[in-house]
Amino acid sequence: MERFMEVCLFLLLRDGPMHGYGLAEQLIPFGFAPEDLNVSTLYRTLRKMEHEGFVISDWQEGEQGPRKRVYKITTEGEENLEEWIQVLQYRKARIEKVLAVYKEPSKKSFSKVIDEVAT
Amino acid sequence: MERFMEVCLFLLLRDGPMHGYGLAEQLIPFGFAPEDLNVSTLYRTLRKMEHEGFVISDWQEGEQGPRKRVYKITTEGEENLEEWIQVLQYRKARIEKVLAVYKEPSKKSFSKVIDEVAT
DNA sequence: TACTACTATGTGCATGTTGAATATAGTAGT
DNA sequence: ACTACTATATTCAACATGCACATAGTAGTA
Repeated sequence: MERFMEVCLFLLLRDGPMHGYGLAEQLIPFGFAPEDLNVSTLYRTLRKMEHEGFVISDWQEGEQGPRKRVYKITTEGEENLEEWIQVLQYRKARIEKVLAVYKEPSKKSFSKVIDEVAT
Repeated sequence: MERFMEVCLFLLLRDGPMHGYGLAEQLIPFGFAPEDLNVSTLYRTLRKMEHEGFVISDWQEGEQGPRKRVYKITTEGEENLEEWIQVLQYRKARIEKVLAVYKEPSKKSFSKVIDEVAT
């Protein structure tokens, strides 16, 4: 699932600014339960997204606890999300193709089956 | 699409033995048109699959042209394919989750929209 | 004969993505 | 003091993939 988390982060940030730790919670319904979430990947991905101009961040201090880096999606980020959606639709189609062929009866020829039984 | 070609190869070999170059042609309907197929990855993957015991190979000579290494799926390989199908079903579900949320109307709160308009 | 195209299999190196472990630091409760 | 929770980030290693290149047989053709 190459860069799947990235798409989920774009999707979550589309609904409003959020900091990394908060995004971690919101990622759960996308298959990133705490035991399946690598927080290193999460923070690293957010930094990369900002470096590419798809999000911008600001430090939010004053609240209790450590300071939060709050990310906000940019126009370029929103465009990038739409490209990612196309990619996901293509991936889905390819997976469905495999699942469909898997469920088909085997196309193994009769002669090949005979060969197999003979061994 | 982490190791997607591997699953396609299992699926094709389920229908009978085949050599790498022949598998390349059969991969086309799975999104591996010649310009999208990396033959290095193809041959490398087949060698790895044999090393793991999921396929076995024999050299087929006598025909015209260079000799062919013909791969045949093993019982372990067939079992591995079934595990891969489970993985693909899970991947498909996660992708569908993202696509569904994407199509939902934005959950951005009214107050956040006001903030945005104010800037 | 030399050249080109197609068939056929592989290796070496570089890049990109991810996971595990670790570091740092603030706050709250016992 | 200690523990737990919140919060962000780096380093190193492993894994997957792409690109370039090497090798070799056969067939057609100029």
